[in-house]
Amino acid sequence: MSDIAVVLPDGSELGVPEGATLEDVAYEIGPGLGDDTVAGKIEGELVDKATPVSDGDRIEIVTDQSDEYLSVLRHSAAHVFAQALLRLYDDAKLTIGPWTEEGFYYDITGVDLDEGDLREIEDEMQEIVDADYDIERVVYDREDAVAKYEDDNEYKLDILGREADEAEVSFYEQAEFEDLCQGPHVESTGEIGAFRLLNISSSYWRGDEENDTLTRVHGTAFEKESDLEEFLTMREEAKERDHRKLGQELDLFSIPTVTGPGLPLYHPNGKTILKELEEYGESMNEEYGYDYVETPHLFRTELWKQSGHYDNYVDDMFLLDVNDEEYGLKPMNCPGHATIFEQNSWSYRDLPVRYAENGKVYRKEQRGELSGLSRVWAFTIDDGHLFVRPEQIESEVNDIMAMINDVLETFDLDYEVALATRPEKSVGGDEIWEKAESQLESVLENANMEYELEAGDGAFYGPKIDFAFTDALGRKWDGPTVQLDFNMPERFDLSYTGEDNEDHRPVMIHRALYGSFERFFMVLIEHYDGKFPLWLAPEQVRILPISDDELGYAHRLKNDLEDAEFRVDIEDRSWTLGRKIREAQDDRVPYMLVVGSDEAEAGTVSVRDRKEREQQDVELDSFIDHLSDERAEKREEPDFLD
RNA sequence: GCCGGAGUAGCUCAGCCUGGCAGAGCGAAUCCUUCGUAAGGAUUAGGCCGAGGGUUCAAUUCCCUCCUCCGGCUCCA
Repeated sequence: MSDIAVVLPDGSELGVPEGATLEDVAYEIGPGLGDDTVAGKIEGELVDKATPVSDGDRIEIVTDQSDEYLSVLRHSAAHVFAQALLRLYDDAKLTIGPWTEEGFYYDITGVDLDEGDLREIEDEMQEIVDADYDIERVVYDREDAVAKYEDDNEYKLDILGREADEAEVSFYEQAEFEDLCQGPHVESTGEIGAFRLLNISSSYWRGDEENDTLTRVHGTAFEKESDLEEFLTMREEAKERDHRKLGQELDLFSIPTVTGPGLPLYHPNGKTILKELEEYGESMNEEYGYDYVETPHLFRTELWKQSGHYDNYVDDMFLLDVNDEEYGLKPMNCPGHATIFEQNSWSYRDLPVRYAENGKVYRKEQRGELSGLSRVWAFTIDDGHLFVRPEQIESEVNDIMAMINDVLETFDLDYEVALATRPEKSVGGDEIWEKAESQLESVLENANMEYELEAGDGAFYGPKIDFAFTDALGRKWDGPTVQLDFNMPERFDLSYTGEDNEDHRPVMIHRALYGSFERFFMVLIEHYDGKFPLWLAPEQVRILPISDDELGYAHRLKNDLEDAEFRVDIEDRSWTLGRKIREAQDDRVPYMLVVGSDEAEAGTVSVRDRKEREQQDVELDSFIDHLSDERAEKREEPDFLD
């Protein structure tokens, strides 16, 4: 007597009685599965196994073998933390404690914790885990739940007033501890194999700075100790690779206090890498028919009023008063480029017109956001603006996507694509927006690209396709972008003469391959751990003479390498060879050439790479030939000694 | 911008709680050593103790304000 049906992950339907829970469904599939059920998913959302299913729901059963099990376990770890906290601190008050991608956090208040306290709480948590308390879901009437919190926890009451607004609400209980919670949770505290409290920071109730400040304790948990160890090692690795640390060690850039916040200085090593990135972008722009233009950093605010930036962006702009007139540092390059376009009259035959500029822009980000090169006040966009006829949109966007694909492949970065649509604050009419959004959508469809929809994430002047890539540590970053813009051409009254001898409005496409050089550089530093591919390495070869007797030979080698346009230095300090190698290794120089009396006599070099491999009696010519190929092909690792 | 933590030599950090001559390691300079695949030795220099104000006989140390950085929140390329 099945009266409803649910859809299983394989697409098949299963009939179950009305009112059946996920656990019932699992038992229906098989008793073994029923016994193993920890939680479930309804329409992709992780919920408790006691949740009733509705007709037509797409459901999934979560067991301790599922990927989602870890989230459930971490959610329970958050409860164990809360229980330990309440045991140790009478005044502690709980708010919310969800799982996250990396672990869990619990926002609390009424206590003042420092790192040392975390170790104590961990000890108490361990006792709770060792005691292996059963975790039970208990359903209360709403009034009873309200009564529990009425006296002392306005946050839980707020939750009861908003999200948990049904007649019955669920609590999870373990020993003396109970917490209003939707779940799901594991069955007993003993299932939490390994956990660690990571840091203390702060947050606001419901993420709103108008609300109370809460203390947020981050932690993580795993089934096995070894998984925790691996996680902590990765965290250490990320810390070791921090671009702010490497930037200093490798002498790439600095952001001294005296120059102001978020205003980085690039040292010769850093600029060398940026220059290679610029040249690579330029070669690509050349290939795809872009013309370089250049615009100043400062414009009358008249321009920003015309473009709409003044209305939409003025809070983030640096404004200055010059002879009683208001000027603004440019937050974007597009108005300048649109103005250049405006200076000529154009035929339909001239389009597409493609302008490129590595343009420095200035955005007054919130002070607390600034961080190394990842968030700065001054950054450079490898900007491109295309002025195209409407029927050229698709092929131009396709070309740009091909360029972006090339760039990301060069750095061995996988990526995902998202379509970002009209934001709340925007310029232009509904019709224009709908047209732009559907055009981008059809370009993606026609190119057979998989993409996600990011509603409301577009630029204020048009929708965009964003490319999010993943670095070597598995972290996701925003980078390249293509934006379709029917608005800026209106605002600047841009036109071209068509075949029909009438004026027509061009469409503007904004695009960036790297996004910002600063952010992309930062990601590369961490992605490569400072071990840049040969083509990017600030110092590509270091010559290590064994004694001063070989200095003359070393200089001849250096000249030959420099003739082939390599960046070469000689280590001429009076150090032992071991010391010279150590320093070169620390500086992550791809290749070291060790030269002693043997090499000087034979006219050869001894090659060592930063992967700690070596080979003697190498002819310089064959080394240079190899390096030239390695550089030209932008290969990732030194491979002469492969 | 908001909450919390921190700013001492070029770098990493000790000293601060309990006020009384500013410390170490690394790096740098000089000298010795001329070395065969991840740290040779000695000597010397180097400081507005983030900035300003206050308390005190005396402030790197205690108090206040500001600046900058770090971890988060919110925002974003």
